[in-house]
Amino acid sequence: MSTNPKSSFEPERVMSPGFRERVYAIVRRVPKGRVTTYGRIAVMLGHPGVARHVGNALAFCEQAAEPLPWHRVVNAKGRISTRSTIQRELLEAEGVQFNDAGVDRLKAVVWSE
DNA sequence: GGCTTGACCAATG
DNA sequence: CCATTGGCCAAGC
Repeated sequence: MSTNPKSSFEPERVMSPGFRERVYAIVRRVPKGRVTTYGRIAVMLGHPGVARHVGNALAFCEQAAEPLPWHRVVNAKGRISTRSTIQRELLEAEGVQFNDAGVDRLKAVVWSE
């Protein structure tokens, strides 16, 4: 440990296959009709500030072994990714309502264990 | 080692 | 609400 100056933490590197699986594990716990955010997942992982990497991990979610409700992850403002045109539809099908800004009453819809 | 890019975040005008 | 700005961390050239 003393040989590695930047190892104030990091058990196995933030961006590793293990990291992705930990992200996916949390996403799978989000109940139907609820959402969570990239930043919240980062915090739950014990790494505030890696919200972008959570997003990056989800960009590879097609490689996930098991089905993943990736559409339940939105940004802190309640907006959805520009990369998908069906995310909103999937959420609305679960009862999540939208307004012009994004998820309606986000605070009430966000999942918190 | 610097610059760029990301499914981000928060504050500001 | 939108755009901008600065910050964040890791990867790739």
